[in-house]
Amino acid sequence: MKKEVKEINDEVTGHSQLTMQVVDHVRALISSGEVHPGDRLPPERELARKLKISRSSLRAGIGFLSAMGVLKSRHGAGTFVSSGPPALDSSSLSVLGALHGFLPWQMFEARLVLESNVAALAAERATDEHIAELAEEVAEMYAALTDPQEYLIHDVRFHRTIARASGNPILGALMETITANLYEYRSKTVVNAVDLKESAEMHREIYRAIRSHNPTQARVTMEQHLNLARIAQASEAEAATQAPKSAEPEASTPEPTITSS
Amino acid sequence: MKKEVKEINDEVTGHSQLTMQVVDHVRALISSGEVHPGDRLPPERELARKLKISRSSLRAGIGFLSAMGVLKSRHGAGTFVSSGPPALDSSSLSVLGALHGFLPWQMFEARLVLESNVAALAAERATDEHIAELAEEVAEMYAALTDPQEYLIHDVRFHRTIARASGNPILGALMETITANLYEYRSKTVVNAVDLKESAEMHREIYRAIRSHNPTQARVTMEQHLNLARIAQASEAEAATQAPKSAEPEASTPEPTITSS
DNA sequence: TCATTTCATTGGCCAGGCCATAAACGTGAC
DNA sequence: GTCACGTTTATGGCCTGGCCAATGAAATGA
Repeated sequence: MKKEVKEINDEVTGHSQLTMQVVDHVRALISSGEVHPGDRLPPERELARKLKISRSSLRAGIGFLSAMGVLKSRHGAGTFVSSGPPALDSSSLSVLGALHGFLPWQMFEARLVLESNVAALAAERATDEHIAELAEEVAEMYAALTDPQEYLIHDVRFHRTIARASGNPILGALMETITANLYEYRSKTVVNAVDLKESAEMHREIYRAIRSHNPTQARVTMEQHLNLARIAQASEAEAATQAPKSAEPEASTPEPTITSS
Repeated sequence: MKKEVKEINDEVTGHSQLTMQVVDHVRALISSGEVHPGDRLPPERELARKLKISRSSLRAGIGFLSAMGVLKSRHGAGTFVSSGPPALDSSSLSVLGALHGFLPWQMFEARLVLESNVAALAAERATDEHIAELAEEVAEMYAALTDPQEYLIHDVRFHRTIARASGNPILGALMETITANLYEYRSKTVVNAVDLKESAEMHREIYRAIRSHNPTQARVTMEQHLNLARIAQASEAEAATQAPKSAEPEASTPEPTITSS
């Protein structure tokens, strides 16, 4: 019966010492302000010397950090600190989902829960600056109704601004993690103008709810928006599978990937 | 202006091909049922030969997977597939938090949002088996009022069962990721019997709400429970800092760690 | 002025080895 | 027989040293 104690306690950190040493060092570099998001880290060989460890061990630590989206290495150029909002690596949930069989509707439900609550928090805490940013993005969305690519940019920034306005970067990071997969898919998909118009209207309503600091309305409106988006995306995906671009039947897709719907 | 397109699109997977090859192979191993959660993977040297890659590259892939909690290597024993509920590695949020400055109250708020919504979903979808499990855990919690360690076990299992009953493993995984840090801290902390009694009462109320399939009540009761837990834990932490075990002032703790409160 | 080539820098990957740990095995005492 | 204790073996952690490939800037030429 005491096995259960171990069953819970064995889920602590784990990981080797050297790897965590690298993590701590990078964390110190960032916390101390020596490097900022977007900056390049010192070369691997140099960092390895400074930490008195081999390059392979250093690479293990870098791999760990890049696995969770903190670092990003570019062959021949260097290793960089990720910019943008905090988020776990997009492939984290993707891999976890593949292993545990996450379904598309579960993705949407999770997103719905997170975004609607974040919207409610944003309605409570948004500053005038946040509200101004939201207004800006809504305006740009209306101006980009004929350019899906451009529209998507402002769509993403609108939701990210709400996440920032919520004052809780943790919920923002979780949101970012879930939606990261969807963005990638949407960026390859064309959306017709009618849907965009409707989408812009919804965003404007969300903006209004937040501007008037009405959490309940912000939550409800966000839920409506996401539900509409889900329906639109589902019908698109259906149309896409009925007329794929190239020959590549892959009948019945035995292993459903998250991003594939 | 087109820089923004790149700004969003550069957040795609990334990662080297070899690493992803390892990820795919392990995923295939699990999906095909060749290995199950808890099983041991083939030795690194053997797997490296089978994949026609060097052992260091294989280790990069294993590091990636263990960074997100899918695998877990034990020196001298082997590499194992993680058992238990799906969850990102507990250190993910910890590191992210250290880098972006997550605050304790934000952790609790995120947990509150996730758990209350999960409880509501569980009230809608719980099967009789789930409800029976919950009743079991509540009973064991009452039986362990004088044994905080044992109590914690059933506390954790109660919440995990709710997560399973919610029918959404994604929300469950996010919940696990956030609470993982708190568990570790709580397992080292003694709780007085009065708090445990109160806690058990709350759990019973949550159980009743779920049993009667009342989502609203389940959500509200869960929120109350977590708020009480937060207050109790905060006062404990305060008492602990006023009378630390050994001499180790570390005044003002310049870098607040998530698990430290 | 601009395109092209060259070259140093840097991350990706490999080969082979040694050490530390854990588990299985054998050995002997009782 | 069985239990305790060394021994051997499998396995992950880490290192050295190297070569290749991509990148970007400097040198070069039109």
